[in-house]
Amino acid sequence: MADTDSNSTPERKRGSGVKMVYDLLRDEILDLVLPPGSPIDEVQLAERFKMSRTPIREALVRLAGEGLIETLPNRSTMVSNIDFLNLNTFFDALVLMYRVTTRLAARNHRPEDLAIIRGFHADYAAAVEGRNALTMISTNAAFHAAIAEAGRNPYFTSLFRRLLDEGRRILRLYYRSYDEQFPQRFVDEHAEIIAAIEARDIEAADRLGKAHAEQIVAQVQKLFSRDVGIDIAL
Amino acid sequence: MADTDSNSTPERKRGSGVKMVYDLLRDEILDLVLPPGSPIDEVQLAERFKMSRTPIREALVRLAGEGLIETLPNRSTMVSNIDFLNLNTFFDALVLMYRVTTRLAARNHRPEDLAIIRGFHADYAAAVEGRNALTMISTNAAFHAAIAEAGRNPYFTSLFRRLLDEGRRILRLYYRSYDEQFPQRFVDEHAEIIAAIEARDIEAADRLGKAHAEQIVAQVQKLFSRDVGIDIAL
DNA sequence: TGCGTTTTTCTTGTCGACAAATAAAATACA
DNA sequence: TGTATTTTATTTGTCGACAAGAAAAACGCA
Repeated sequence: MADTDSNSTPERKRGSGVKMVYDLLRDEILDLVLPPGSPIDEVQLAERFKMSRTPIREALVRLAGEGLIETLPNRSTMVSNIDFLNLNTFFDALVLMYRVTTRLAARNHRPEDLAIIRGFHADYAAAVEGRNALTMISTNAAFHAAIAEAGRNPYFTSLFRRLLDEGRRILRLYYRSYDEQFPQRFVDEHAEIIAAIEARDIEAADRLGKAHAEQIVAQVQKLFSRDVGIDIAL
Repeated sequence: MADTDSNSTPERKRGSGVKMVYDLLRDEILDLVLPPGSPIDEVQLAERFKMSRTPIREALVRLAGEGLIETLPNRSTMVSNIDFLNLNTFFDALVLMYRVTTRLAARNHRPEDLAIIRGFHADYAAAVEGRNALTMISTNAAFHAAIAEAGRNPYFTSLFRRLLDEGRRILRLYYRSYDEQFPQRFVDEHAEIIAAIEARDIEAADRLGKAHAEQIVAQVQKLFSRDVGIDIAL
């Protein structure tokens, strides 16, 4: 409300508005700041970001393309629901992509990839150390996305990124209050995976990727089955 | 140019413009009516479809999201190139998705799915019979997309659709003049695949899907290696 | 009061116009 | 004549306004 710069300052680079809105909304959706079902109002966003509805709209179209929001024609737009009834299809895809991307990384990575991967590994370890659930979740996703990049298959990478995004939402759901459960074990497994990739041991990478994925799936399923009645309400 | 209805007739339903432009451009891109590198001019499209640039733009944003067009910031928009140097990553992903989707279809299909699949199978057989390359290509893609749908994993389905789209462009490139080469063999293999799915024989479906995919990949690679110097120019 | 109809409200979809950014063309200068 | 610089042209990105569509609210009538 406080108009500090009085004489209309659209001091913002030309193409940057869309990206800014897109990135911010995306993060808010994945971190459940905007939980599933939250209404997305274009006018409100336009006011919030002090721009016209046009760039807002473009960001929303992109988010819709990735399935993060859903648009009712002529009516409202809202954050996509998490499909709990078909979680198994998500897990199936996730496990397969963990395997494939880790496997390909062992085969195709270059030295500089390892540095990046190790960087995210360190970030993740620090987050576990610091018991910061939100950071754990996002750095874990970044770690595995980096491995996928090293595998150099953009088709797999893009699907995997989408799955990791959805995984961020699901994990965020469970690690709201129980923020101490992301175990040291995962850190160790990450280290093993890095070692297999570096050694270019494809079969080991495959095996470790699969085991790691199933670890995570099992944990989520455990949490899920524990409090179905509660969280299904979301 | 001929303005048949003189008094401004925007006789077109509200949300339909975007879908119409999107569908049409998509088909033109996949059938190489718009070959890779073709410039996409918003104003021109707006005139062609007699609508404002806004809905055109939305359609383009969607197409860009699927990687079918590429946008140079503040400058031009053009149809995405086919990455011939990394065709192997495409083939890797394609083979895996053929396998996975066929496998899942054997496990998860419902009776009504088979009817749909058989419908596309018939369309494809008719196209082979009629030596219609363009129809062969698109019905083949539709056939496998239907199998993927029967597998009921939306993550795999969406990636597979994207791969089949890209495959349409690549095949279209080779079946411009040699329109008699899509063999009867593929029709027979399709029939075998349907049988395995119906029998819910998961391993057979996997095996047949893989073999079928590798068939196609081998054929494309053969064509590709034959006239690299020519088509690489595209 | 209960229910069908009309009115209002609210959000989205579309439009035409303008401004910024970049490439291409024209110009100046050595 | 060749190169640096200015000017023009073209295309995109953004804006504010208006109209359509659908739900909610108000209304009328039995």
